[in-house]
Amino acid sequence: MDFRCLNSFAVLANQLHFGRAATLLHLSQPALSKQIRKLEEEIGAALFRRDSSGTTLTAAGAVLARDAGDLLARCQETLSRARRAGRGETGTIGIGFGIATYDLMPRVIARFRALYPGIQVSLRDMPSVEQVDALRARRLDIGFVRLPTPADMTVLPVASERLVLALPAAAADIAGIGDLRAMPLILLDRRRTQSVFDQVMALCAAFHVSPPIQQEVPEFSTALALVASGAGASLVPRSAKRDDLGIIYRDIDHAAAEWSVGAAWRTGECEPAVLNFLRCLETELSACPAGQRSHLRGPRGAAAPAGGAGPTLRYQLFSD
Amino acid sequence: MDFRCLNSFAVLANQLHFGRAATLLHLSQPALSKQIRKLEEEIGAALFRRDSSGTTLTAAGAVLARDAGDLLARCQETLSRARRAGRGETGTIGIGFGIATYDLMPRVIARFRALYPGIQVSLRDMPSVEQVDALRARRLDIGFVRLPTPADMTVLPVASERLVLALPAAAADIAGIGDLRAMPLILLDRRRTQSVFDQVMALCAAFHVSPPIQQEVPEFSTALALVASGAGASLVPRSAKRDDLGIIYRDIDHAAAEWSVGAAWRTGECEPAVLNFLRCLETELSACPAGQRSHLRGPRGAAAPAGGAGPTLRYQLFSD
DNA sequence: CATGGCGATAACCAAAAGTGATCATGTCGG
DNA sequence: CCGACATGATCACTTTTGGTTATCGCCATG
Repeated sequence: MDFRCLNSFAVLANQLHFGRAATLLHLSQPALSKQIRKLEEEIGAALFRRDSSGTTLTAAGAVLARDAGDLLARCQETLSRARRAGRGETGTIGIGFGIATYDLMPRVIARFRALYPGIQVSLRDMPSVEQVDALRARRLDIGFVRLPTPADMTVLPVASERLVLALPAAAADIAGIGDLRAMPLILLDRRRTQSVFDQVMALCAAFHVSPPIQQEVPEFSTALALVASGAGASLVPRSAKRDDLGIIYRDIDHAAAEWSVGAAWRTGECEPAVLNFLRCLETELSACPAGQRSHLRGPRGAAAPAGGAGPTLRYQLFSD
Repeated sequence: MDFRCLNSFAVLANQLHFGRAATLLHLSQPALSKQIRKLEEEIGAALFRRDSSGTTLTAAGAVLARDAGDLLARCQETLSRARRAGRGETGTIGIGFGIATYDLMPRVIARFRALYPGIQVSLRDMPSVEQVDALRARRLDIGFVRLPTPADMTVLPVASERLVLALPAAAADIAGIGDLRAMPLILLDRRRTQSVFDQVMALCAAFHVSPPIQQEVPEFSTALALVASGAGASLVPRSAKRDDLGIIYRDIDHAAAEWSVGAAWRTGECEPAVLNFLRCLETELSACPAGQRSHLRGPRGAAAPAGGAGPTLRYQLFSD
């Protein structure tokens, strides 16, 4: 059964006049006659009585007319629901975030929620590596992860700042990582932030030192408290610095001493809801003047278009 | 939106495999691809993700898949309801009956109700002339009326019997209508049985008498009671005769002294429910041996096919 | 590196649906 | 009573659609 025919039938059932109904349907009268005839054949009974005195519904026609409106309405409803979902106005979006949540992310999510109230935002706290797995398995759509990311993800760098060396007041003689020697390093929980751990290890190796890992803590503030207590040194992003603990900070003269976070998604993503979110993120980023963010220098040359994936996203935003 | 495409979509959404789904749908894989593509264009978004790793639903596809099954089911329901109505298995049938209800009619209706429990039978008691009007206005579908009927009705004679002259015991000298002279005639209520009244008048005119109308009564039994009391004569069908009142009955030697009843319907009727009823009536009539019914001699040459109206009804049943 | 599975694409063909012209019939006004 | 009009059916024809087979490109796998 064709919905077109059914609609024509409904109009004709209202008009009870082939000519008028055909005009309303932007159709010629023979075409409408044919459609109705087809429907009648499908049902196996006449739907209209074509008398000299006019066109009237038969009993079967009346039954169908009663149902047709409802059916057509449901059809439209189904269609428009699918369309809304297709425009990314309804649905669910899974967003992951790691330990380092910058203020940008909540702002973006608030903006997205306001713009697309029909999308259920599912926020999940998980380490970068897990996020990448979850993205691959479609348990997540967007991940706020530490950079760099594997090649099958496209990434939009969101923030980046230098790592600084935090030293107890008693260790003022240490000028940089190269001087750490036996000074224990207090780092974040390895299971949660494998990539930071690896990065720090690589950094130490670059300076030809391999300090012992003293403790793995859940947050930077805890690490700094331990540093203040003299338990060891730590590497923290510049923004985590606290001036009230008597800690000594040293800049690190090495390109890899960069703490970068980006939004990652499956390369080639085409779920409209996800694209909408990215658009949202993009505008939020451009609304936030670059000067207020840490300078961006993405490890993998910042966000490349990655095979022209997102059709409408302009990655050039970050060329400044 | 095409129902066909939607169904293909539903199957593909289950199978998640174009080739298999196409086989199930008895069409080739490119055809299915085309159908899905058409649907996707209509919705304005991809419904499936065609990865190297397989075919999966997009968010929009999942939304549509959830609704599609329901919509298709409703569509089938609507269709089959219309089909049932088209076969005359559901709906309403209006049946009229006059003062002369023969036992055949209840039997036919009982049979019809048993055979088509989905049809609501609306029985209405009304005089023949009103029945004919109601039939024309479609307020009635079948009328059990006195014959003859107007030309735009087709009729199936159901019963016919001779009228007899009923005389008070004191009027034994009257041999027939021609002798009535001033003897009052007790007839049925004219408003209810105009045609009988007219017939009797015509009969009197044929015998060159015009007896006064003494009383118009609601039923034959009342008329006979009045005859027995000596109030006048009456004309009643032979079956209405009562032997316990001392009434004298005289046969009437005239062709028009016939009391005929038939089922009438609009010539050219094509409502399946009505045709089903007529079929029912037909079988009931043939089940009842002709001998048990009064001999048929319909005033208008019995039931003529009347323009080949009822396609499957065999009017020849009454050719005996 | 050849192979096989899977969906897209191309070329082609048949069926369907649309169109304008015309017909048949019944109504109505003169 | 007759011609004009209205209405839906029918016809001949064109365009569109949907379907088929053959083939391609891609990727995973042995």
